[in-house]
Amino acid sequence: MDKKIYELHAEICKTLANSKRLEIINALRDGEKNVSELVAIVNLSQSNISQHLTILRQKNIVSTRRDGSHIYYKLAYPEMIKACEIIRDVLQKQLAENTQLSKRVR
Amino acid sequence: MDKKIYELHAEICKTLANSKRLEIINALRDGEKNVSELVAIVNLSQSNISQHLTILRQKNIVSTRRDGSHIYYKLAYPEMIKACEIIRDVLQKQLAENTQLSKRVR
DNA sequence: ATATAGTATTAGCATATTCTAATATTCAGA
DNA sequence: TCTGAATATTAGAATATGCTAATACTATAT
Repeated sequence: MDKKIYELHAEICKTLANSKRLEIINALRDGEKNVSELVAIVNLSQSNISQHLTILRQKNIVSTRRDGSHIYYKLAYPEMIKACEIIRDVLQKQLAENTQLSKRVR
Repeated sequence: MDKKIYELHAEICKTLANSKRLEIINALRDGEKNVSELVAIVNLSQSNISQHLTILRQKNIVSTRRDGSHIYYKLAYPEMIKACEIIRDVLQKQLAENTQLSKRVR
């Protein structure tokens, strides 16, 4: 069933479809970080960051390692960064051509 | 404001975060197709396909051209396919390693 | 054993998304 | 100008998502 692949693919995209989670992913570009560090970088409550991290871990976008009372998160598949970069490039092109930002931003 | 970029990026991912829209995008890989053709490929009502196409057009993922009473859709940025492929590759890796599909599928 | 820092979980409201059903619009040909 | 095929739009119910507030868990140090 090919449909299943599209659904799993959509699940991954859904996981990426949140600006805070994208910030987290970007913060993990060049190596692991613990929750406190991420809270400091992304401007969200500890609770909410933790929720986002749980989602990212469940979808196997990040993986974790415990060090004492700190838990370090890292990208499970660093090549995901490349996918993000392509989308960013498209975004830059869109913005450059644009013309009417308003529609996309809604 | 860097935040804005993350939000726009998330908007694009949100647009990609639907299995039907991914099917549509995939159907447009090697060239434009009109709505009827897409209805035949993706298994959805005409109305619903049209709604998805509207979303894809609003987010500037596809562009359109009219030919008589037919409207042809194509990818506005074909490099988007590359981003999809990377995500698919990651998905394949996840499935290969997996271990427990259940969590991701939920 | 207790306190504290670090992290996770839960409940619940507010908002967003998806699909179906019904209807509207647009174009080409008779 | 009427008809039918192609496409778009709307409304509304069902479901999903994100955030806050409150609370719980876990490891370390005292």
